[in-house]
Amino acid sequence: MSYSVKEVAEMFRISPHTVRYYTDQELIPGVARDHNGRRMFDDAALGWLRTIIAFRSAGMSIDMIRHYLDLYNQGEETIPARYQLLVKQQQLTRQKLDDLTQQLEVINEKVQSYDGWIHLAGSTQNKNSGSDC
Amino acid sequence: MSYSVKEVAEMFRISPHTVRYYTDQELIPGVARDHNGRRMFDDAALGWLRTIIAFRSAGMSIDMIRHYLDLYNQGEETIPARYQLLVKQQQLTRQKLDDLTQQLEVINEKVQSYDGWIHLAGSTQNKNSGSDC
DNA sequence: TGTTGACTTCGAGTAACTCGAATTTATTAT
DNA sequence: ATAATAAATTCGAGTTACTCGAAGTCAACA
Repeated sequence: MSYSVKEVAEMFRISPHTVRYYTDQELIPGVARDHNGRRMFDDAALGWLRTIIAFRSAGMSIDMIRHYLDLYNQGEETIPARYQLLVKQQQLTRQKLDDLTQQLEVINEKVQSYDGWIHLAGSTQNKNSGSDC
Repeated sequence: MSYSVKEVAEMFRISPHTVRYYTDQELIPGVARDHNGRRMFDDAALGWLRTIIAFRSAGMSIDMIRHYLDLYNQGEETIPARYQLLVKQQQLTRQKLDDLTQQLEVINEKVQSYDGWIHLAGSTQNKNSGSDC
């Protein structure tokens, strides 16, 4: 059995545009066309798409995914290289997480400063000495 | 005293290109030009730039920052609106943090699966039944 | 026969930079 | 005085991963 762009898009809850984009980027091996040029996805293609979506949601770039596919196609001797690639992505994601944690603190402070400002309006207290916007 | 693009860029460890970009986007009020058209940043401009960088690092979009500046320029009666804007950004950032935490787990699992694969090579054990790339 | 509806390709738009080229200007060295 | 260097300017294009819309093709149904 094979599936159309729309079916696949609904299956994975992504837009048909994105599905076409991934095939155009050659991220999904084995997507055939019917006699009208329409994309046909088989189960193997669905498996790859699932992986690609997982990788993307893990923050991996399209380029990195392409690289991973290249390695995969070169056989088992690239397993260590693929492992390295994943570890690298792991580090990148951890870094992002740390950054975002700090960012949340910055904004938390801002909000708190407004909290104080609003609830103590008219009071003489004013911790920030002027330059805080 | 006033500072050049390069000085400001070094002060905040961002590229001169980015500094010019922010002024072009009118994010920094009160950046004057000298008789040769060069940007001159005073202390107030530095204060704004510090705020802008904090907001950006908090994940706020340029558009949202522009909106915040507009509100600021309209005076104290916009304090509640500014507060709302910050709370909204706070929520957005929390959401991002949650997403990223999940993403990290996805990739952690992948790495672990490779870990097992590498260290148990040749063993009969194989948890994943084929379709895992 | 006509009208959906889904498919196709192609080209442009988005955000927030990032880069490079061409040009102008001020400072310094010879 | 002149030439080289460094930093500034503007402008336009490139980046990433989509996202959107237009124009055209095709099969199925009323």
